[in-house]
Amino acid sequence: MTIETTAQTEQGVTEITLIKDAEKLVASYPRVPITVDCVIFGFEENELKVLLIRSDLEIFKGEWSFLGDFADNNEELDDAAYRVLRERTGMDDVYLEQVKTFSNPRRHPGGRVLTVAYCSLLNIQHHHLKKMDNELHWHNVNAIKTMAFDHKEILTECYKWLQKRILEHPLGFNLLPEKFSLRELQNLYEAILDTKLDRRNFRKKFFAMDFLIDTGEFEDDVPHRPGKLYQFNFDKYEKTKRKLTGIDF
Amino acid sequence: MTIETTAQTEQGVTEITLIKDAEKLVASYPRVPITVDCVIFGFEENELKVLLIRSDLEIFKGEWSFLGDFADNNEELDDAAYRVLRERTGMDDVYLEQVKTFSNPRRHPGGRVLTVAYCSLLNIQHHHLKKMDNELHWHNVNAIKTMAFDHKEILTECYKWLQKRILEHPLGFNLLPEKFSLRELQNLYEAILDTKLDRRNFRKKFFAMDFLIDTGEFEDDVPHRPGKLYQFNFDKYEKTKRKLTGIDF
DNA sequence: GCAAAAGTGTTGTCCTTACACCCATGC
DNA sequence: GCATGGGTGTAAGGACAACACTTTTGC
Repeated sequence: MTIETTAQTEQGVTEITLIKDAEKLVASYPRVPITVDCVIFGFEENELKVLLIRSDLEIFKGEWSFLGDFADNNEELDDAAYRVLRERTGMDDVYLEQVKTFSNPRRHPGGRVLTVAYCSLLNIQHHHLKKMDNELHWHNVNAIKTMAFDHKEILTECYKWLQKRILEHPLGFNLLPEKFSLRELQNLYEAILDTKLDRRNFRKKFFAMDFLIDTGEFEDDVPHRPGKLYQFNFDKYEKTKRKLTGIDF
Repeated sequence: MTIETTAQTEQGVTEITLIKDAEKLVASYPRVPITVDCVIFGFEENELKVLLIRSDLEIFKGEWSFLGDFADNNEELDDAAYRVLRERTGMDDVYLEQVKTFSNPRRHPGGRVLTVAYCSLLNIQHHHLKKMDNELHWHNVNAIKTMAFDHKEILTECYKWLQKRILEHPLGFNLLPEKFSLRELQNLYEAILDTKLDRRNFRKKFFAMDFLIDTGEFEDDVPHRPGKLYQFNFDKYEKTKRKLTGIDF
């Protein structure tokens, strides 16, 4: 070992009594129920949506909550989040990322339950909900005033995460159809960032990045000049994505 | 409620059986021991350090690990992290932020234990370790090759977090003495980002931000021309910090 | 006086922003 | 032909990167 230490090793060193039985140690720890909650964002009709179900707890009657479930024994939390998504929506192959763990001991009326929030983004058009148990539905993010548990707080955190993330990472493309117009792309950014962007500069920016493939196709069924349809070049992005740079606070 | 839904409410709605006894529900969930691990970064002798102790598990004899402990009953995890820091180092009033939850079921040899990593940064000079149980010491981050549990992976994640965070947030000032020279500040950034920066541009950048207070004092005991000492204007920063802007991936 | 680091400005390039007009389509 | 949004260029200002010499101090 070449580990360097900066304090004196001569003093203050007490003999460590090594623990032989790790299982016994772990058995002595308090245990807590763990759940995962999936905060699934979608985009439709120029609005950012999130997928919710009615809470099935009587105390939260009528309130909405995220898709969630407890983590099984020996189940990694990432796996649990994917499982919940699959079981509740029938969807697979979506982006999913751990955002934050919520541990307020009074967040669940049934006693202490820790939850880990996962964010996911998916294309509403390409994922028709196969199951609608508990009134599973897309809700306009901006219209949500109250939720069951501490889910409103979780939503706020996840929404902030999304706003930040989409500026650094092209997550937005997961929310759009495979082929999309630049107007749709801009609407998506405007909806998520809750702002207006200059159309010309937005186009310049994205063309300069050079991750858009011109399909040669055009929009259809629009009551005005149809826009060109593009695809996102995921491969090229993966190869050339760059590190954040610049001190900026 | 003005919540808008985008799918049909007429079909697919099954009657929900509401759960009356939330406590009984929670009691049926599997339970998992939870720990917090404190990844405490410091800066000394132009090197980024991290605070480690010897693992007290025999199976990890000789390996290093973070300061950690299980979360008490009804203890919020943030509080647990602060508690661990206080109990093990006697330190208080430091920055602490939740980074990520690690849930590999085999990460602990005594069975499944979930851990939540918290990052903290502190000034080695101003926090002399009052307790040195288990050979508590500062280690050069770059020299650490192996660790107990999955702590090397946790370190990697937290180091990446730190690199990203310090570009957006002036965390670095927590690692420096109250009064510091621009050279020390630059050394800190170079150590954390593992890169070389142009001295003139670095100075320009920080002066332009206008968060530095000129103390009028100078370095002492240096074998060359002494540099001016500055303080960081935390108040001004808090008032004027701005949002991230610009699509950039 | 020499070594070592502090301190300082300019220039070119690139990115960002602001802004206005013509074009293609459906009706 | 008119309403609607698609598509385009330019100029000014600001940020960033590259770069070299003089100053101050300890020894």
